Amino acid sequence: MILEDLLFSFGAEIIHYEKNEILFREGDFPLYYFQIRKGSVKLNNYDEHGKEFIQHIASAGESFGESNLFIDQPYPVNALSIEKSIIIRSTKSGFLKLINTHPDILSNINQYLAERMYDTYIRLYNLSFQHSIDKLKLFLDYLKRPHNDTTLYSFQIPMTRQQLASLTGLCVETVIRTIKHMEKKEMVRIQNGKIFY
DNA sequence: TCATTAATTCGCC
DNA sequence: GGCGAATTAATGA
Repeated sequence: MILEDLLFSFGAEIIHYEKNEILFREGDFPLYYFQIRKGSVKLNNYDEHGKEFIQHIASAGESFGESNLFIDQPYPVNALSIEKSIIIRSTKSGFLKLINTHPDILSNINQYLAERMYDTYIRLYNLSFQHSIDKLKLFLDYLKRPHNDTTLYSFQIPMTRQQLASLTGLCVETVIRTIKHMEKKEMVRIQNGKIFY
């Protein structure tokens, strides 16, 4: 993430989005750098039947779409706000000018992209798992990793079963059945429908 | 508070 | 595992 004032001095602007607004579409040519001040944005695709696959959910403080500014390729994903959000948006030229005059920023971006790539490897490996229980367990581990407390049931999954399904490639019913099964095995706890891991 | 929409769950194939 | 319907939760007027 880049200091907001620095972005503003290179012409960035603030944009407010309501829930479910499209920031860009798959196939669009990348024109901006995006950074989230408040809210969250999902990067997704839809398969031929319209089933959603979520590649990533970016939250406050995170940037997205920046890797496409370094390559001459259209976006491979859609970006949609999943809640009311405030986004800092810089044009591609403003962003490139910024990193040219502030090369130190590049190492931050590098670090961030490296972390994202690390996540991508884990998620990709995860998708190859055969059984839904293994898929969900590894995915929950992945979610809990940044959480400082590793105690059992200390982490409330901050997303809906629908979202879990779209993130793991499973269908909602399978997520519901598997989570219940995991509860029987004392791998998770369910309280008021909320999942604790 | 009531109506609408989204999410969850259940029964069945 | 996935469809359709029933139930429940969330959202908004």
